[in-house]
Amino acid sequence: MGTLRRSHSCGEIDASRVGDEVVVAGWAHRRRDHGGVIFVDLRDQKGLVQIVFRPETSTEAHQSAGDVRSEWVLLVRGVVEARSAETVNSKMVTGEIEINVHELRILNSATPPPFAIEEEAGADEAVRMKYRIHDLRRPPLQRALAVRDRLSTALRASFGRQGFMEIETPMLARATPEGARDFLVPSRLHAGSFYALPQSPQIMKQLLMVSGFERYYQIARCFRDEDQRADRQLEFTQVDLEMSFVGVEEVLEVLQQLTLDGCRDAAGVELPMPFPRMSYKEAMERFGCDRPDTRILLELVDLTDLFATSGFKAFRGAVDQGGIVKCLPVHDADGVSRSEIDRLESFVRKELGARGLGWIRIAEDGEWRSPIVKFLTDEERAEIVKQTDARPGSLLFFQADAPDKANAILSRLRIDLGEKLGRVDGREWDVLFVVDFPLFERDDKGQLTYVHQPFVAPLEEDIPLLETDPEAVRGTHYDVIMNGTELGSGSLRNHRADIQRQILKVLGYSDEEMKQSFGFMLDALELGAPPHGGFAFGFDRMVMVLAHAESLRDVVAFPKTQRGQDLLMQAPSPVAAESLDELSIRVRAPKPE
RNA sequence: GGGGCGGUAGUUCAACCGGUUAGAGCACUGGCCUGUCACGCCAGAAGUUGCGGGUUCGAAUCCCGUCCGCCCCGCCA
Repeated sequence: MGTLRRSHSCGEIDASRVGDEVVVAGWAHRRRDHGGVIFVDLRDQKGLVQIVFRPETSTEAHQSAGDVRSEWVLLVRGVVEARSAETVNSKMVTGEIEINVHELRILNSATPPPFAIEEEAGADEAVRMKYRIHDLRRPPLQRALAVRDRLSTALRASFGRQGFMEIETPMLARATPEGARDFLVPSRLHAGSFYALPQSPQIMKQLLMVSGFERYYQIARCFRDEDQRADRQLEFTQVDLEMSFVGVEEVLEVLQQLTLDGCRDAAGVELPMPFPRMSYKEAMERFGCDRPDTRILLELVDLTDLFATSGFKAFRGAVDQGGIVKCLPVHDADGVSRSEIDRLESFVRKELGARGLGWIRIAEDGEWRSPIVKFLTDEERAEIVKQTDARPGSLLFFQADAPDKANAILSRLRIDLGEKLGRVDGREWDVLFVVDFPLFERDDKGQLTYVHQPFVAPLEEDIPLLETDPEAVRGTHYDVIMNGTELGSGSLRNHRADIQRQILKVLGYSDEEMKQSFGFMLDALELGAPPHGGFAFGFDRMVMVLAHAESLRDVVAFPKTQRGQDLLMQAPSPVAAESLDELSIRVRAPKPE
């Protein structure tokens, strides 16, 4: 660069600078060489500006400009000139001016980019991740990372205003048998022992509450060694918080304020106050899902009772085995063709493991066209009409299966069809609390297990039920849902060791196992633990929703593939034998190079 | 662990029912061009059709296996 320094950003030069000498730097976005005059669009983080090389202005600069290629790094000194009326480019923010270059310094050359540094240019995900640096130069990732930055700044400010203190917790923590698979870190000083990277700061923040920090927060990295999804990465960021001496209402108040501040300051989104609330039960009944997008107007109807005594074996059988029968009515559905129904059926069979997809179409003449109608009595048909509000033009989809499965399938259809048919209320943003989750559920072996995590406190009035009817115990758990995505979840925690023990007992832990797995936690609760509760936002998911991104990979600077690899840095990688020796580790089957 | 979709030039894609020299746009290289802005024109180079095996007179194409990317189930809050 020599002694020359930037005076302006490319994107911020406008007509008011005409006549000024400026120094700008950036990447050669595109070059248009007319032999005589050469145009280069110069790009920096703020935007693009056209720089012009004329032989009559500087023979030397003009000649060097002939060598410039895409993504070369340039520094130029020149004079801002107004473009003539015919040459103004209205598509460019800086299209009214250009810079007549007097001096060009080529700061670096560059190998040709594998794909165009443009908004639209499509590229395979593997290519994008291998050439992540080029992808990061493009507007979508630039925007997403800017949202990320603004959101963390906004949340920190909001935490500050609400009296929270940021406290860091260890990344080298202890492995826990519960929850997700841990990432293990071998200890050099303790051969054969391992640290675990935290799945979340859950336990540590509870210990901070016992320690007397009444309002804690942290923007914390978390690690879970589980299979990836579009909305799940091996490592991710949680906005973690915990408060002492509060009930559910006080926590929700804080969450509401944080969500409001974050969405406003990061994306200019104004959310309606107060956030609506829905019970878990209602969400499952109406939407088949505990994170409903309530902008979609279609709703499910439960017909289990109707088919409990039916002669239709396929449905009756499901109910007899403890399943449910639910229906997704779609009115005015003439636009859905028979082949579309077949496509939906094969979709739910293949992708979601459905046994089939029952459907009834009521034609305009009132006739029922359906593969299943012949199994239904007149009374059943009348009852279906009554409960689903079916009428000519209606299309009814049915699932008879285990509750989780039937709901999962129909809620997916609800979203797909709702979006495809435009059955939406037109709001861009939908936010709500889902509350009153059950504390326990049965796993496939019939053993009671926790729905969220073992520290969730029950509702006070449900505590007696722990002895008598644990499945009916409601937890203090709450979720924040935005546009059908779970932004995060939280609860009040058990601050009394006796209640915590009682819950662990219901979960099937012996005294010995309790001590083994949760001993230090139970001990901590006996040191004078205050009532406390908190929450953790999935920060990446929040950015994903605000940036309208389809995948977490589009809101993270350096994401990993579905198989957990970083294609840019080539991680994970084998390590030198000496490194393993030092850690007292022997690899059973080393990967051949 | 399971199901699905995909993998052809640097890149985005094409190539009929298995058929003779695997094509095109962009990018790249060389040349021309003084008002373009996805500049234009001329010429050129560029391929282990992911990899391995099989069927066949002949395979990008069909079969088997395997690797990689993505979506989903399981798993995970």
